Amino acid sequence: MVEVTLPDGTAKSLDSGATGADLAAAIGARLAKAALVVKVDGRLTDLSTALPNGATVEIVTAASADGLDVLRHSTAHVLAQAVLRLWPGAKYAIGPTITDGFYYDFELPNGARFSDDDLERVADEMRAIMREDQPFIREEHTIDQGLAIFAEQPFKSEIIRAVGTAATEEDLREVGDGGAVSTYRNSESFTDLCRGPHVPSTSRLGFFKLMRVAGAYWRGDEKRPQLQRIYGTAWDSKEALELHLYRLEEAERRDHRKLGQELDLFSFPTEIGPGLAVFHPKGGTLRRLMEDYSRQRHVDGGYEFVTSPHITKAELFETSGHLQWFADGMYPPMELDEGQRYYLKPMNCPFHVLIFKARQRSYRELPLRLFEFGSVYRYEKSGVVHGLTRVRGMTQDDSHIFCTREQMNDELTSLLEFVLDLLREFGLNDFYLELSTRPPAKAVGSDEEWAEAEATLESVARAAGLELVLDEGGGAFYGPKISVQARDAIGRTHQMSTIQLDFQQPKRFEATYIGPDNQRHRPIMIHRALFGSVERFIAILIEHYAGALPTWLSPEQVRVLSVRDDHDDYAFEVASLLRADGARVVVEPASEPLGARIRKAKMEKIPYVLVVGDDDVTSGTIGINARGSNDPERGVSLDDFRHRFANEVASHGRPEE
RNA sequence: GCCUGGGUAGCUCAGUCGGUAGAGCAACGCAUUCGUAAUGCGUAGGUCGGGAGUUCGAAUCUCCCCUCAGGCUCCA
Repeated sequence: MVEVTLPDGTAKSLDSGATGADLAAAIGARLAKAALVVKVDGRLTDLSTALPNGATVEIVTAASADGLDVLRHSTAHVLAQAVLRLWPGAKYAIGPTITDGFYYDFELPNGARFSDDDLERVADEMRAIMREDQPFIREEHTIDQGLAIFAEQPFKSEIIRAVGTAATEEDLREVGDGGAVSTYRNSESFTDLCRGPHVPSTSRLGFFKLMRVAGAYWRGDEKRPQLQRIYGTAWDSKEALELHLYRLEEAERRDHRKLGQELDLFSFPTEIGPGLAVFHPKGGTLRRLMEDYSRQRHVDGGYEFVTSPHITKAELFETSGHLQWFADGMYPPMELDEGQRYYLKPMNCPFHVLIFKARQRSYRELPLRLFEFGSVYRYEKSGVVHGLTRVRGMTQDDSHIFCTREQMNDELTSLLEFVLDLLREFGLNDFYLELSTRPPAKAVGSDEEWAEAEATLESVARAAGLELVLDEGGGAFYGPKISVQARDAIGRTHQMSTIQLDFQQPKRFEATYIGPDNQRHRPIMIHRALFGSVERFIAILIEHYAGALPTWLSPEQVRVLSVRDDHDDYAFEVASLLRADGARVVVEPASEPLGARIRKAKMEKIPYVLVVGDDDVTSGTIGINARGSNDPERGVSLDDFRHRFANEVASHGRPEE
């Protein structure tokens, strides 16, 4: 007999040798059917494993995150089996789960590659394997046996050889640790190296979709062979799968590139070049509004406004160290004046250091906060540019704060407050912080300096009271950083502002100030971009709001429509009164049917459509059709609307709220 | 940079076997004067991403380049 404890605390006695499957059956038929794996003392295990006496055991179904993860991992195995059936001689590498799904990497014989059409064939083969109801049979081997089993499989062999020596997190996921390797056999012809656990049989799978093929470097190293990767998603029901696909479509509808086109905000003319955007009048208005607001807040926050040129001699970036680390990411230099090399600037900071150094500085001037909307150019690799979020030319709302070591903590604390407050004004409310520490390979500065900088940032971040995530080794070469991450309306997270602490640039540029002791001292420099880049921030706002921007940011806030053309004069009158209040208003006279003009305005996501007809002309009122509302208001007094509108603009609200 | 798939009118897309290009929307013109998501008719609009090649003939087949999308690598 074995006795186990269930999660609710009840004890259950079973025959000795009883498995997770037996336990599930003893609890109930429905559970037995839904069971995928068991959690024994917190460790996920196959249903077929005998339960140890005295264990705490939880039956895991697809209703839990663990269960779904197992389901996806098992589906990845089926994918591998299908590919090996269709491409005899294919080599298979790793097939982990990822958010909402899984992938598997392969090397096909004779350099063959997957095409999109192959996905359907592979999926059909997978369904066949699922119909065959193949069991997942766990087997354990010594390392030598493992190497023998996978003698023909170089990627598997490499993973096995790494066991106990240089195994990565990913390897362990595949094989487990402890000097032995485990495999899962589905049939005589297919065995995969895997730590498990797995669902009992392939028949338990089925609600999946292969999404796309992609190239992926073996072990993520671009110097190693590029494998063929297939991405898939898998769920426990048809409904869950369809809901997931629907969510993907929803995200597509919010895509800022699509909305930017539809709303006539910006474009990327091919004549200009990849990753280089032009903003159209409406997008330009949006930018102006954002920048104006930001400028005002910076004035209030005690910042000094500076500007710097777009190009500079190489020497500046040699001194800063950027050329040493990031020459690949910079546009190549132009040679001028007998071999003098000039670069487009990828960063604003060295310029701001030079402004600091332009004259002798006193401790009385610190903290000195320099701010600039600085345009920078970075030569991003051709495959990485992406809409407005990854561009080759962008404008950073960049500032550099020079302060003393003693001021550092307070300055960072108020800075973080400043940043979060401003982001909230743009409608982002759900934040967490990420602390990026010293990068392992490229970093300058002493261990002590890094330790102090990291400790300072960490204490400031903790004091902010937000969730804090560690990003080990993610810092810049000159210092660690805190980044503010924001969750958008559909739950995606975006890296927003970064705050970086830098002891190195002041040293490299030999920046000093005179302290109260009449001695020279080295200032600390804090780098900080709030929007990150204006372009990227616009992209995030567009996606967050699905194009329906808050009224204060809408390029066109109000459109006035006359019912008949003899109401046009009144429409223009209403518009000019609203304009006098500072509103951005367009009148569309009655040349088309009212319904058509309403529709057009709605599709342009204009916050307020005002309709004026006979009744309004006689009584000085308007009809209001607010964005997001299904029932238009009639006979509203113009003054009422002006107040309502002014309040909404001032509070940065939206008509939907 | 690498892998896969795209690029046809301003936008979204169709175009069979290689035979010289089409729709809807938008634009423009005329008519229509209308109370809350598409009024009707008409006109104009294309070196089919660019270049080379094969062919009597190329949007269509081949090669090179540009560019976009999804990944990988990278992101000061």
